[in-house]
Amino acid sequence: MHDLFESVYDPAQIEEAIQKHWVKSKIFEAYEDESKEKFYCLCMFPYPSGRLHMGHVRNYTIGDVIARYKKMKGFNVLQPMGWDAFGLPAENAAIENQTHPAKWTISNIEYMRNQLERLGFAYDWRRELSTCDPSYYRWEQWFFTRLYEKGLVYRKEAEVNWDPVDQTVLANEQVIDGCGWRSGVPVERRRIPQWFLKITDYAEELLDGLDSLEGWPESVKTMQRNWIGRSVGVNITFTVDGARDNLEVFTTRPDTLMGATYLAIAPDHPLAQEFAGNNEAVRKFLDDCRETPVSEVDFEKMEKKGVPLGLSASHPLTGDPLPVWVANFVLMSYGTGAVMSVPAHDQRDWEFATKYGLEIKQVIEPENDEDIDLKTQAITEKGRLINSGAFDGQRSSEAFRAIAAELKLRNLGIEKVQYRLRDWLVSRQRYWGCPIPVLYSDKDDILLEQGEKLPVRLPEEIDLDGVTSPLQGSLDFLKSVGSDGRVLRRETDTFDTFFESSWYFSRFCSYDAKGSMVDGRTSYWMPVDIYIGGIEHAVLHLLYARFFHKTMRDEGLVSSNEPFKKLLTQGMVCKETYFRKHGAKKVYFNPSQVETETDSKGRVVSAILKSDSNPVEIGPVEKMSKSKNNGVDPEELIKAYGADTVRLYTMFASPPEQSLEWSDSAVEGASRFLKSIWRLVKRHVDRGLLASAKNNQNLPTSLQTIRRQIHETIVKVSDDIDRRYKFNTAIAAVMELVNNLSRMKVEEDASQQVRQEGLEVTVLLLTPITPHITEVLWRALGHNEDIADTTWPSVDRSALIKNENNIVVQINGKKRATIVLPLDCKKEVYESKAIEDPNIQKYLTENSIVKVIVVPNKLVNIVLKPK
RNA sequence: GCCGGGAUGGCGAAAUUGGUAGACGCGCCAGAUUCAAAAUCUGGUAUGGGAAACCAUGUGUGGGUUCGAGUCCCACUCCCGGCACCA
Repeated sequence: MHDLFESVYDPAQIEEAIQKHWVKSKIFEAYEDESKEKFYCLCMFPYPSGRLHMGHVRNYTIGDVIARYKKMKGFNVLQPMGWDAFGLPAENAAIENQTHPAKWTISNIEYMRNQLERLGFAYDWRRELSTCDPSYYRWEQWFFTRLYEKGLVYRKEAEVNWDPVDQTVLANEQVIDGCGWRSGVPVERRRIPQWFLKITDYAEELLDGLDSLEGWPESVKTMQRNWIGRSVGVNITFTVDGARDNLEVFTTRPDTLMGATYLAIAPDHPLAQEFAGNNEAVRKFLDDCRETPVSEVDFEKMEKKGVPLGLSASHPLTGDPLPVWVANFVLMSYGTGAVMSVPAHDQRDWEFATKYGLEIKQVIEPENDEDIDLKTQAITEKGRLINSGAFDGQRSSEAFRAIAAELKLRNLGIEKVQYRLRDWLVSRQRYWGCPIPVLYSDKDDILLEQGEKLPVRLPEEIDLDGVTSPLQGSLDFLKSVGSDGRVLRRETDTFDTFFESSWYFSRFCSYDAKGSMVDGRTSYWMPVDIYIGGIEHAVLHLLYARFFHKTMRDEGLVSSNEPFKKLLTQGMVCKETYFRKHGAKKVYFNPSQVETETDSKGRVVSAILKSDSNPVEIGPVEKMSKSKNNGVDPEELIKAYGADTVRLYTMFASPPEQSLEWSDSAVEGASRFLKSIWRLVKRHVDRGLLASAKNNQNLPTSLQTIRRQIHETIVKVSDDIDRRYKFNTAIAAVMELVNNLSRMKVEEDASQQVRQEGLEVTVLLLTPITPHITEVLWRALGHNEDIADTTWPSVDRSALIKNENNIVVQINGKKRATIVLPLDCKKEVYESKAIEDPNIQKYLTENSIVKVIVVPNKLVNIVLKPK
């Protein structure tokens, strides 16, 4: 590999040779080793959509930098990669391109694996897995049967978006403005029986567990807490005249019970269904409600409407009659599907009551005597009770308990903890997913496939038309015969793809286990030490994965309580957009086809399309996407600059959690930096190699200063990679070091030795980020071992010692001078030296100083009397 | 609508615990090198004023706390992510 160090840096050549070397030396294969501390570094696996995009490159480079760093720090590192291979796009692509989802997916995987290899990621490829492989999904089918036996799985009717023309179920994504994306007609809600996992049984633990996740961003934990949505309240029973059953409502504000003026129930509440028959207006209302798509956004944005059901309930404490309404904003899936409405103290109830002329009765007055006009809004804050009979004068918190106790005494209410979290609906009416291993008899008895019968494989011969599920059309798949000779019908729904992504990280550890879902190796590697992926997964994927992991723990399959110790969420990759308007429609042009003109300060003033030289409009910077045609193809960049430059640029452009704005010229800059290091090492080596400096003995001050910079850079870069995950500032620090090393005058051996040390440190610090070029430079600097296998440089503490500091002198908080002082001097010295400074003197008049604030080794602030 | 996040030069960004705003890079300007260009090297570059020293202003908007605020508090604007069938 020494022969790769030629006079000109040629990334294509060296990267290929070094990648081959890594494969041959099996350097990234991970084995369990109890004598070493393990580190499991994982990035969210990709959906094989066809080609790698910049978001992937960024995600996987972040992971690779951390994995390689940890390896150099002596950890036993596992970094695997696989494919989240089931999903809707494969079915769409299959219809569009007249191919099979499996074929399309597998060829995408082949292509994208090559692209990943070309980027030089340190994966243990032996562990590669694909979720559409029966040897993978058989275990989730098996696990589903285990959960069924434990009572954590059930079948229940649930609503789906139904396209009445195509006669098919639509994903939320396929509903555009309330209409089917192909048919264009309004979708309907339809109830069909589906499978659920009882995630709500784990709600408490999922909530409490967040407190132990110290390595997770607070924002993600807050989102999960809000999603789980624990609230404490009371289930109150109202009797309804003429109805079979009592009406139960859940409320978090029993203190406002005396202000309830009506009840509202969900359109699909049994009581509404029961009484709709003899009421034309109610029937029509329920029909209208079926036209809102099932997504929460549509639900929240719709106009709040209702109709009186014509029934009267009686207040549990006063016996007063309360009208029962059906309202479209009440959710059947939360609480009991019915609410008591207190318009004086709930804003939504207030709006509803105002709209329909219902009574508004105030029962709480604010404690701080705030003047809120009930004619304009509700009083939602807690306070003191009024108009509440025996409860008058109590505070909300006291009244909560008193009223709950009174209801309990009358057997009309019980305290209850309610979660917003709903059970996980895992059924999908699609082909390209893992078959749910269930059979039904002609009487709809449920039988689960077991043992030898698993996996239930997806049939390969299918007919995809985008309308009916191909599984329903496949007679061989549908029909089965039970052990007793009964003819059975197979479940045609497949699992939600979040099912596969909820446990793949455990399977990576036991990737080749034949007889079980996972084995003891998983206990060695789990939990994942750092998990890196998009912020868009903050709730769903990350909550399902935590839940699934806990169910696996309770089955004795894994030993940790949480799957991901640390979470790093990365931002999006963005790029400017260019377009022309054709009427209302915008036609976007890829930035590579556009030429911009700048003014004398480099400001972009106009843009033209290269092909016709006519102007195009400049749009905002947006997430790279097909629809905005602003994607940059990683493959072309790698061809032009090499993987190291692409890796360096994506790490340098912005910190991982922020969005990254792509700039082609800044990529050029990254490439320039690597070339300049190459040249510097060349120049250095040509002078003749000497052993690197080891300490400050016999070195002149100028070289001691350089050694201090070298070791300060090690401190800075280690902290940035290990603790802060700020690779951009780590790179900036290395750039500064390289700038200093290339400017230093090397005449005698001592400085050549210091520069040798500096260059070795530079190359080591850059290795996690640009591992190919550093492998070559490491050998050029006189080493024979692989740099990827070398240890991270250690800090010479004695080189860091400083004798003086620059101290800022402020007047009234504004910087007016800097002075140089020895370390840790007395407060009086700071004061007198600051006041002596000529720049400060001119601001001072007799007795003008009020006080002086000294921040040791940093700053002096002189506070003057106001004039 | 609800939940979470963001806003700093021409641009990407830095400022880690309330203590020098703009490190590092891109772009731009000037110079060196060159027959010329590319590449490379050197210097400059927040805005306004000034020959300079320096002065004033400046971190989305409006208020506040503090000796001192990009950082903390209150109110708002715009942008982004998620909202349970995209992954």
